[in-house]
Amino acid sequence: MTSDIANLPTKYEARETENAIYKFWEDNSFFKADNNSKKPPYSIVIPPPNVTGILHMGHALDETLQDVLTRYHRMKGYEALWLPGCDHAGIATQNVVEKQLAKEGKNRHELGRQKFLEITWDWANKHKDRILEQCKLLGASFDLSRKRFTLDEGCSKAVKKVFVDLYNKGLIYKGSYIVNWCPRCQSAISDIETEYETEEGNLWEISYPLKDEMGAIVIATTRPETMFGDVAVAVNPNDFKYKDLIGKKCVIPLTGREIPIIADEYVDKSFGTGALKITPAHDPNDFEVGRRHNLPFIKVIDEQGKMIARQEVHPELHGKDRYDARERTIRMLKAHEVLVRITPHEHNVGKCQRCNTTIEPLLSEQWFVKMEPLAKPAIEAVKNGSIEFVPKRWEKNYLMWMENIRDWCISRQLWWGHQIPAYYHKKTGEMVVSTENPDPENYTQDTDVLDTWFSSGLWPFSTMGWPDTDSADFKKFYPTTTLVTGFDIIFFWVARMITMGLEFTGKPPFSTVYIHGLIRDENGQKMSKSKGNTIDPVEIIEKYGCDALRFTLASLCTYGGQDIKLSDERFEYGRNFANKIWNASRFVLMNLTKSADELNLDLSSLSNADKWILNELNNTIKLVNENIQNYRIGEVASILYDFFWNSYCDWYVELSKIEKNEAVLVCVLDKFLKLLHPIMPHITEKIWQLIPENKDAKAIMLSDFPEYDARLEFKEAKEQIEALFEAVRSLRNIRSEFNVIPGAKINIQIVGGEKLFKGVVEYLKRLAKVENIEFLASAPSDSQAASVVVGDVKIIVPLKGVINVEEEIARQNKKLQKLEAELKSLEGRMNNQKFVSSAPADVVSATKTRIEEIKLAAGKINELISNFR
RNA sequence: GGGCGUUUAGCUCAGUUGGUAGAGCGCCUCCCUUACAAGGAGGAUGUCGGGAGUUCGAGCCUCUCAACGCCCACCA
Repeated sequence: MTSDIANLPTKYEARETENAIYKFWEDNSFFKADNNSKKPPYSIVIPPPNVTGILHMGHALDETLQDVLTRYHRMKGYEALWLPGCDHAGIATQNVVEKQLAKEGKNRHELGRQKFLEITWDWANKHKDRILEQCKLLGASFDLSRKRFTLDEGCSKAVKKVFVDLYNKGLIYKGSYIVNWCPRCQSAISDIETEYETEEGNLWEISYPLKDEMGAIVIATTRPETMFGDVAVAVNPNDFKYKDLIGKKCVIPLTGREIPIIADEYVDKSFGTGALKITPAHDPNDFEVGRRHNLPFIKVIDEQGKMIARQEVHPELHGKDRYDARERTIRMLKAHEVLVRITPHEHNVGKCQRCNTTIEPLLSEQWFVKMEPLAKPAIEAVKNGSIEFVPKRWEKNYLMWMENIRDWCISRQLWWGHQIPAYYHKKTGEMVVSTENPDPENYTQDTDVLDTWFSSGLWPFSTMGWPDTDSADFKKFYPTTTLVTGFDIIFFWVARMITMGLEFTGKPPFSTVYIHGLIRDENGQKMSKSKGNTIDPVEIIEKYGCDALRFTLASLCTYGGQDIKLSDERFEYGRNFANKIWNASRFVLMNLTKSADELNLDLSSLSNADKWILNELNNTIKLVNENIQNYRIGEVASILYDFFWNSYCDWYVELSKIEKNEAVLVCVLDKFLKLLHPIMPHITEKIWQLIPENKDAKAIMLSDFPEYDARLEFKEAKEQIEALFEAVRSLRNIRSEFNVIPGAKINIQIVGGEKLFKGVVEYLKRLAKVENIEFLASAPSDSQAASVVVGDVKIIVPLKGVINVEEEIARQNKKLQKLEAELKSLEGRMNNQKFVSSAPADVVSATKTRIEEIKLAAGKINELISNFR
């Protein structure tokens, strides 16, 4: 055994280990959750990645955090389920398949719905597993036996039931409204799928002549081509400029159609000319005005973004694209001398989130979910704490959106998705909303499909067997525990899951929403393929290892959930740590002399060094548990890094080279590996299995997570060992500053420190390269020596011929000055009556203690200095 | 227009109830010391964005100003 370990490479081969370890877990079905278990449940559902997607850094972060939580709770004794799956991604997938068809010179309309769906299903089936396979490279301990797809049978059943129930409750309705229409996707999209971009445009002022009298009213618009759909000109009722015109009529230039001049509070007197043309079929605000005033809706732009050939539209524009039509309209207006003024104007233009095409607000028949009644309990659940956001600030964001919620347009004019379960009688047109077609002979199904987010909104329960509420998974694992995601989909996804979960299961779908930051490039830019600034997690894994990737990402997760700026080199941090763990473990394990059953920890025979490291370990255990439970994953990473590197390797392993307690050495390593396992699962599994005591155990991932143990608090030993470290550091500093040859030994005199240092003489000798130690009661005078004060102990290093007296005095003075500055400030504090009376007692006493310490040390330094004189 | 975030060492960032600052990288000096050069030892570096206030005491709380970033709203 030990010889095997000695033969292990000094450079940790991450990929080799990781592949083997992952296979080991998978082959043993360790990720499979048991819905029959007596253990308390802990469950997470994955934010289903798009079926079109390939793994990016955002996923890597998201999945890492979910895996950390899952593994932690599994070790803590929970029945842990992390449920994986994919989203059918309506528009994204259809776009991909259509592009592919276009290459072959085909389009979906030629193929027909049936054939197109077959092709798309083939494509989806081929790609569905790709991203989850990639997640395996991340070490994901999700339960693939429960893998789901938003378009699978179970999810589809849930979707139909939810739709029909909401319809029957009057919470889904169909109607003609202004929607965001994407002329490229050929579909309506929801408000939150519309992103606004600032564009340089113009404000065109156009003169609309009054009817039957002299004069005109000048309106301002950014979209002159929509003038053919105007049904009124509106002014503010309190605008004295236009007071006399209200109720009169004016004439649309170029076509001569007469429209009324109306008054509406919506109009801003100070903007443009204060007169606004009303085009209810092509502007959401005008739509509202139109409804208020019972105006007709005249649609002049079609679903392709082209001008409709109808009598209201000037014949020259029939069939012209909206932008071409704008140019032509302007030319005609100029020719007719009704274009009064053109002012450059910056304004926001809505773009399709998927394809960045400028959306066209369009009057169209769509399905909507009435959100307000659904939002109410969803607001309440967050306000009363049944659902908690981490960090807390996102609650405000969520609440503000929910409190101003607008109805959700859920129909999409696509083919890929859940077809809306509404059926129309072929002859009468009568509509039936039902999970099944009432009579396929005579009824045809609505051709629209549902917004992708409609099905992902059901994800936490549709994946658990719902609507079968007796299903074992639903009973055991719903509601889920934690939801982990980025803030960018709080509205799209989190809010919808909460509303739907509460409405259909009566329970919040999860109790905590853990929101992490977004991954950005080193300049803080969003990573995107088009910018070419992406870092591919698969490449990073190949280069640095999966555990290195995970550890680096985890360490960058701050409590505030800040965005994470990444560059390739940052992963060296995790890789170096993995390598350090590897080598320290190798060293410890290959030098074991005892057999497994001799390695039991005996608390009655511990040296101070042993007590010190156990004390540090115990403290680390406490901090790790606390921090992980508070979602402070970055803190956990740095606590473990610090403990292992600085306490265990730099000190305890070094001490063990002088005198070792193999049981402690191994016990601490074993516990540390468990603490780290959730973040770095592979290397910890690998090494843990090399520990002789664990040879019959199954796996670290199934072991118990370490718990704080009051028996391992050793305050005195800690003080003594830390004094040793302080002395060693000081002696090394002296060696370095006085250029003592690295290999040369020094002699030292310790004054008044027998009690503190007698027991650690060997350590002192080895760690500071000391030949002889002489314990003295008082310091010898006028020695040519460098010295240091540790607590109330003086350590003197005679350096005849090496020492420059002036330099040493200067060195000591510098230390003295530092102490005196601190002393002055502390004494100032103590002399302040208000501080003494109002500061907490422990702060006051700590200040007193510190003052005594400083005085003591300063006194010793002064003695040292006077020895030179 | 409303909301949120950021501003701390040369760089990237930590810093949980207020008790006078930390890490990694980089930098300087030295070292292949019986695990690790992806390493070891030692070292330098900060009026914590500006200003005001509360407090015995402020990187942290309040106000204000500035710069940058994000989200929501969408005045044509």
